[in-house]
Amino acid sequence: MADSAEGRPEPEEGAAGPREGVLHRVAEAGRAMSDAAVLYHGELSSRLGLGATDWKILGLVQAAGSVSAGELVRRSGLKPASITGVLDRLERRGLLRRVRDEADRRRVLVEPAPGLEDGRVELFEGLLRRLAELCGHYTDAELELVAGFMEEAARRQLEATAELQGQEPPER
Amino acid sequence: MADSAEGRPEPEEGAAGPREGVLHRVAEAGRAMSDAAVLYHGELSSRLGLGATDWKILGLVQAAGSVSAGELVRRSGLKPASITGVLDRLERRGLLRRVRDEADRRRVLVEPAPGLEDGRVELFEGLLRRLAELCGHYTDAELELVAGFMEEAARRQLEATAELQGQEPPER
DNA sequence: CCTTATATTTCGTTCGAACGAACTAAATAA
DNA sequence: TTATTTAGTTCGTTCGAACGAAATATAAGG
Repeated sequence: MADSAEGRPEPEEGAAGPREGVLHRVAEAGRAMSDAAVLYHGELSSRLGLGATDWKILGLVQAAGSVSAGELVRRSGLKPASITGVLDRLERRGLLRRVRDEADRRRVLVEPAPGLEDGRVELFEGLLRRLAELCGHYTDAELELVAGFMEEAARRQLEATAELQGQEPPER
Repeated sequence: MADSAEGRPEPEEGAAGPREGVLHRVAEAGRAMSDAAVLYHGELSSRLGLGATDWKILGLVQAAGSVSAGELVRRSGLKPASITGVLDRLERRGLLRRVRDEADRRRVLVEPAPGLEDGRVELFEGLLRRLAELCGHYTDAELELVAGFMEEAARRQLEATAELQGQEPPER
């Protein structure tokens, strides 16, 4: 890792040195990726005929691999009755399945439907192909660097999300 | 640019060589960023009390700077009556304003409310601070590389989105 | 001027998501 | 065993977003 920004010699105030330029470029690129991701996810979900909530829950299930319905209630902020509805819709479309928890038969475990466990649908194919092609233009070392940055950026964005959730809602 | 993936010597099939490893890592990082972005946007919009549609239209308006209502109808796929509703809600919350087009007084131009024209709200502060700190760990050259990759990735994701939109919806 | 086309809004309706309350089933405590 | 708590579902209601049709206002053509 390079030294921290604080220790770096500052170009004269106001004038945009190379550092300011590149920081701005990274910020813009991040925003562009973010917007693109939101649009892409939106298109994917509408293509599956899923509302935003259903899509979100499906994401939670896929991330977890196997979760109880109650856990989804906790993580999503929805009420139990609503989760039941979401799961009904997703199950009806064959995107996940409910399994009785044999250890505690009150519980219902939810899992991605067979075939969607890991990656997602073949709808991703178009994006994955394009990104693979992009990677072809970079060396392993360069990709390591890029991946490291993106991993950290994602982690921090989740942090920022949690921070937002933690604050009390402004006013309604 | 490095040579394309096709020309690269393949490690024996099945065994994950360093190339496979790093490609996988990039893919995972991309997915992590994507998910984080979706969650962050979701939290931001719910924090502003906006539905997904309102948030999307607001994004279109901010991207365009100034658009007519009809143009939003075209770009969003919503019906005119719905756009009117969206704009009512956004305007009531002070996030944008309607201005009569003096050149053609049938039209209504929509603009981001003063103070939200460029970047977005101060809600972004937490995220921006974290990302700036992250950038502090990298040199200018490294950040140029990262930014270039992310710009291209975003462009390709938009392409993939357009491709999805172009295809006929599967079945309903 | 009068007709027709375009841009947006108004109104009333429809549809689905989220909810509270009541209910069933299973685990746990007494 | 019986009582109590926990997990999830069912049912009926509410609320808002998206819509079609009709209304309004402005522009453009004959």
